[in-house]
Amino acid sequence: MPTSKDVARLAGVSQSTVSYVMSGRRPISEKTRKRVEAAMAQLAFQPNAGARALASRRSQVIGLAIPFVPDLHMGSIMEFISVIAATARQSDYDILLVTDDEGPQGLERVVGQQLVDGLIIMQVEGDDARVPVIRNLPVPSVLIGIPEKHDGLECIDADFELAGAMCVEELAQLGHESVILVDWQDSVVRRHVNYVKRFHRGVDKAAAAVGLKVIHAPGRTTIAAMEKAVTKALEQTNGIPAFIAPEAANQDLLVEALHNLGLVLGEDASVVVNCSDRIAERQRTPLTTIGFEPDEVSRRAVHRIVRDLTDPTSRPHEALELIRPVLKRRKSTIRPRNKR
Amino acid sequence: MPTSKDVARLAGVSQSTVSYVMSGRRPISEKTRKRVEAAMAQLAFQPNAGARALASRRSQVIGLAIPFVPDLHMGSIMEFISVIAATARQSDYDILLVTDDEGPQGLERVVGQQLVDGLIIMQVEGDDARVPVIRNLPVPSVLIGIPEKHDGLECIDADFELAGAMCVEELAQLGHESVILVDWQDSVVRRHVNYVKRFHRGVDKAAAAVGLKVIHAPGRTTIAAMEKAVTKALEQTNGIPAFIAPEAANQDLLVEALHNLGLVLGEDASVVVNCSDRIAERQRTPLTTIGFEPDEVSRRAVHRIVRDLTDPTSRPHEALELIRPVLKRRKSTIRPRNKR
DNA sequence: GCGCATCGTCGATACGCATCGACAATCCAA
DNA sequence: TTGGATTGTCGATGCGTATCGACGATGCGC
Repeated sequence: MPTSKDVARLAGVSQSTVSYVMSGRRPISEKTRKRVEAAMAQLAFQPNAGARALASRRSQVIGLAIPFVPDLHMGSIMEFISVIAATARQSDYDILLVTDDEGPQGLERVVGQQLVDGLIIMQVEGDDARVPVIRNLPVPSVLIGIPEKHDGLECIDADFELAGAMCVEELAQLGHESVILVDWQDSVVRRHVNYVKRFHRGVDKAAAAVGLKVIHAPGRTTIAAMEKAVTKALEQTNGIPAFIAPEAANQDLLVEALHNLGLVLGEDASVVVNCSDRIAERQRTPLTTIGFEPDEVSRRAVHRIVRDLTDPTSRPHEALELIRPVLKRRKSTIRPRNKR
Repeated sequence: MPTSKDVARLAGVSQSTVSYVMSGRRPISEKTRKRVEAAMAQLAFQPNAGARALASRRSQVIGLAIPFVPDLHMGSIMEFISVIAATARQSDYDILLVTDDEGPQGLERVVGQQLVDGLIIMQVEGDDARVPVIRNLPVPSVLIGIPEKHDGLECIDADFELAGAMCVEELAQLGHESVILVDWQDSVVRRHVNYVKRFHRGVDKAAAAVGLKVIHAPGRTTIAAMEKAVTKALEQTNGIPAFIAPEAANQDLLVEALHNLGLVLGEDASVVVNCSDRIAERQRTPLTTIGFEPDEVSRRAVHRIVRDLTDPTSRPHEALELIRPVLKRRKSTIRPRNKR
């Protein structure tokens, strides 16, 4: 592997000049720069990451703490990871994975070894064991999700409360007088993930504001169970029912359960679910969706950590950034009056 | 951050002794080692990764090339990634992500910068643009998936051919005289992913061997379409039908389609699908599954690359390692004779 | 035409660890 | 008792880059 010294020799300059060509931290004449760049290209030079990290005290690597997820919707996690990795590259950072089975000490390790310059913590829960750890770390972190105590922390998440409110307001505006909230799966609810609470709060507040009744249906993991739950909820409704299903893993179950019960979406029922546009559009009835914008959340998280790392004066600045959800009207909602 | 020099000073030894305590590459007296270890603990010393990489010329990091996946089953990809990262840690390696949007040059970059000591390439397709690149890389790679030309490469994958055969043999042994093969989604088939071919080959060979008829049903992405496809396939069958659905993303669609058509699994139809045990067991009828053992594939891939990195004499050794699938009999299959 | 600031480059050094050669101390066999 | 092997430790050096101080060259205002 060629080194910067080899490049320097070939270009007839000193090694430090090569370094300055790369970093741009000192002016270099056009002519010299061209020569150096030609030499680099000729040798296919790539700077050695270890040496660079040692000398500059920055690794250009961001640690990504990924959740341990038996029952979480794995597809969406994967989406976060890809987007985070791709976005990081655009700012010349790489992503190193930190899994949960090392425990919170995994974070201390990668930081202690100076493997990473900063951290992105995914799927932060209300009372997350990783939070006290990162508070004592000498590098910046950005959390995806919002812990109970988030003073002094940088958190990013979808605005679940607003999402809940948006769903309710949309349905209320159409003329529905009650909504059935199809909840997250028990395993998620039991974990006290706080976005569940936030979504509920948004729903409840908005419902109270517009005088709309909220019926809770538990999240289920099979179609049969979902049918049962839906049927039960329907007993408490009259007129055309309106459903809100914020958990992505529930979306297909709800849609199918309603179909099996003989309800045509957009005619006999209004439904707002959370799923990707691609999925929403290839349904029998294209679905009106509330999107939590995971890509946007991921991108913002990366931008934040990059800024922290690039511009040290920007830290420490507590900040809670909520990404506005997007409601996309398709064909699965209807004005109840229109149907007799 | 404390350095090994600080540790040495505190322990009253030289820095090189500290290094030898860590690596064990020279004998150190019990007494000295204890002192050094105490000093390390007291200072919470962690060796600097950059310095270590620079001096030792190995980063203890493995690059993981993850697929770009709009229509692939994202959940299973996530499973691979977690297991790979966790397994790597057990051998003291970390995982650095390499996404596809840098293209194959991303691989050249991380290797060129000596960020990684080796590579694991996920989701390798028959004719994969990354393959020619890694052939010219000066570090070992392990592929998950099998490209057309795999001479001199280390590949690991589930034994899809055997899986196909196992499904057919199981159903034949139960007494079925034909099977309906519910295919992967068009988008996957069109990509010429070669595990699809391998599975088909296994099915066809085994079917020929036992004189069993194979009916192909295309993979679909909605329940409605799946019902249609299944209905059409059923027209070519008589007696109790048997289904094989190797694509994880199809599993719930098939099950629901059959349910909607009024077929009770394990009574009116036999079904073998590919999905996780957890999912298989919480169905109306617990499903008989053919499992491709993604965890095992992941672990083997890590072990292989680690061995390549640890024991240089082991390379280069072409090797194609096929992981035996696991058929788990549950309640969704039935001897056709038993029902009238 | 002079002094001074700016530009462009170089040499030297530091970063923290691994490793090699050297060497003192200890042990065992002859 | 001596020679050689073995054990345990140290000092010195190198890994490849970033950065600082220095310095000659150039441009500018007066």
